[in-house]
Amino acid sequence: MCEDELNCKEKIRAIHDTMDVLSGKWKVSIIACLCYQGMRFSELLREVEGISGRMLSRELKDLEMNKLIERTVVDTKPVSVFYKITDYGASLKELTDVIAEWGIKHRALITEDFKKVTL
Amino acid sequence: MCEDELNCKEKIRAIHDTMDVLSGKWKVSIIACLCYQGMRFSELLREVEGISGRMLSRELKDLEMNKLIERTVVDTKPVSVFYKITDYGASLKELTDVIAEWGIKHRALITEDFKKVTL
DNA sequence: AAGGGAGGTTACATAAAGTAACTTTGTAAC
DNA sequence: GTTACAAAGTTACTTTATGTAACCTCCCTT
Repeated sequence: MCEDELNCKEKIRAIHDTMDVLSGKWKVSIIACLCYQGMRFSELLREVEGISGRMLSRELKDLEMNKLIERTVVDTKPVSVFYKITDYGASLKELTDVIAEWGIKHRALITEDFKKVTL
Repeated sequence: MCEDELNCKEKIRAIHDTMDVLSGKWKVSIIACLCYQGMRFSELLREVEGISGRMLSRELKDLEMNKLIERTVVDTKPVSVFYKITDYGASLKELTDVIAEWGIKHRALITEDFKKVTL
């Protein structure tokens, strides 16, 4: 089960399995966000910049179906809807960390190149 | 720069930065594959199961533009085209490993659940 | 009673991905 | 010498995903 034993095709299959669950532009961000803390629909809408209500609604449904997040209707007046990560969803935290780390390095590089070109 | 200092919005921005480079269903798989060894177009077509020539061609162009892979035309008869990972592209190996590892665990879980339901 | 926030849904438009057929260069088989 | 087939794509067309904007219901505040 050690990663080194994986051959190329097995690894690609495993990647597809993950990607099927995390398909689309937004799911990794939503998971990452809910790993910080559970929050409501409208809070997610503000936190995940650029997503529309329509897409957030769909992505949350998908994630819930895959048992990565939990949806709770809270009986306030008016009702609010609380989303939180499940234990299973939290197993994706390392994945979100690694993706975010690379993004930070990449942005640093791009910005540097940009300086080189424009200065 | 330590990951723990990242707040939610910063992390989500970093994730988007990575995802912009790795957008689409196939790029992570192609990178993972080329991390094993460089190979030709037709070999990739066989290795990355399910991808069409049209998509492979596009994805390879994108990856080349982002300097994650290198394309070399080899002067054989007839010519062959060799793709290999760059050093920069290889910095994504950890990311592909983490994604693949989760996929393996996920498949194991799904298969188990399936047994529970059908037995 | 008018306006606004929460949590969506619907209808419509555009962008991305998939399918299938076709191209060009060359090589091997009949 | 003419099918036939592989490599490395490209083109035209279809389907799916995503984005935009407007709308809905419920309740609360002014």
